[in-house]
Amino acid sequence: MGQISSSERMTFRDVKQDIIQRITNGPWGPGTLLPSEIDLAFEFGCSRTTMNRALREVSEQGLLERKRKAGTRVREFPLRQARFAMPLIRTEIEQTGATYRYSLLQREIVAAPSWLRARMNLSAEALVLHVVSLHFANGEAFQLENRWINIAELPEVEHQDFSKTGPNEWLVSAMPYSEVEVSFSAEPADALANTYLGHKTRTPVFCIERAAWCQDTAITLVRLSHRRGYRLTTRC
Amino acid sequence: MGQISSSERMTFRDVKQDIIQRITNGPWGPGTLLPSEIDLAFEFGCSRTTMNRALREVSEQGLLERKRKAGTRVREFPLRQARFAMPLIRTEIEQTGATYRYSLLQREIVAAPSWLRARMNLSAEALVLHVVSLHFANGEAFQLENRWINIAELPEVEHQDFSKTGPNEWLVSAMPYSEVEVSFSAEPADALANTYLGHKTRTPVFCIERAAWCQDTAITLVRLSHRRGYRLTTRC
DNA sequence: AAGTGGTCTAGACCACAAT
DNA sequence: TTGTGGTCTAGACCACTTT
Repeated sequence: MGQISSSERMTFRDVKQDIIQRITNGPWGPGTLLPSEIDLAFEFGCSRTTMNRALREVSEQGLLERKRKAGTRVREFPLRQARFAMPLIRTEIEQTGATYRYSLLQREIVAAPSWLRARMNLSAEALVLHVVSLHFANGEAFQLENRWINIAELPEVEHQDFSKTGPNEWLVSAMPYSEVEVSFSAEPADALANTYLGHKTRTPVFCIERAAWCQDTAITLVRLSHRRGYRLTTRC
Repeated sequence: MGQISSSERMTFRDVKQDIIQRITNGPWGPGTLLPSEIDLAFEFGCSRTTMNRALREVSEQGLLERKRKAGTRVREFPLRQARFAMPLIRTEIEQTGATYRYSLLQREIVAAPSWLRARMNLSAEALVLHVVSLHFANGEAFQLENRWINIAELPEVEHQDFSKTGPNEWLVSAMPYSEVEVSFSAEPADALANTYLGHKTRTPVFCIERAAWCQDTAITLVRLSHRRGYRLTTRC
């Protein structure tokens, strides 16, 4: 079956892998009710603690559904999920072997326009720091960063000129850290993207929008527009 | 500090939350070297096992970096990561309260064109089942599914006509399950998208491409084109 | 009421990496 | 060599849900 044949100890990784095998190639089809942790631990020759960890992780991976008393069941349809690492743009560019360069395009303190007030949940008189900058890979424009920062929440930001490094690198250390909301979408290139990314009008642009929230109001909202052909890829 | 004041037992969740607090608001700034698990367990009044789980999870969340002997350190820049759940399209639509409808547009067995052979790593004579279908939400086209299935790997697929339900629902149970590769991108609307999603030419389309691999060859490749305005959102 | 998973504990050994 | 995290164990109590 899947048990150890030698005297080697069974690790939770071995158990996990065996369980996944049984679910995907083996006898445990969709909907199957698994034996209890105790029985499985006995069968695998490991402790219940180890079996628990294996089952918990397979469950987090989306293949199993666990409920007290009801037991552990193979999901009818595995939960599919994708995880993306989103490093600092500088790291992302340098990891491809390219040279990174940063350039500040615009920096201004303005009253938040109404669409932004709605989006960030700001009061009517709120002031924001608006920063537009560009990230290059090997001298070519790679990502356009369009950012708004809530000055009321982060007053120190006024003293940052962002001429040498982007707001991102400063923010990660200055932000009280909180809930982050991310969304991906395909948008037509706007005026800024046309100008700085060299897009033609209405070229599809891959956009990442990220908002960091502290309680009810956003600290910062950023819209990242990418050059033509950009894709986010991951393996599961 | 962060200890329990009453006689209540400390759970790993409490410990975890306290640790996150110390990192984000508290004394443990970027780069800080934490005390060892044993010392922390003593301070928090819990076992080392509990402390280990708390630290492990905070570490998986991207805030800490752990190395044997070197200890546990607060990352200079927290690893940002986003997790997306990607349910079956039917589930996704029904969860918004809308009515789901499926429609088959095209089903044909063809020799794989060269770009597809390259993309799926197929041999020159490979046959694929090409299925195009449409998923509706409340009667409106929501997602166009353009799928190729490697017949050599999944011969039974020939007997499926996919007239009532999409290939996806059949595949999740028939596939030997394996590594999945997902990518997101923004693409100009192609002819199919124009026709069935009602896009104008060159409308930006949010595309998800997903390939399931078994060893070296792909079992299936699918390209999902979404209606205008679609966005993928998540919280961290 | 009873059975399942969720978690905590104390103790142990090991693997890795810094010294 | 040594200190750290990685993991296993046996036993225990508890929380949730189904019966």
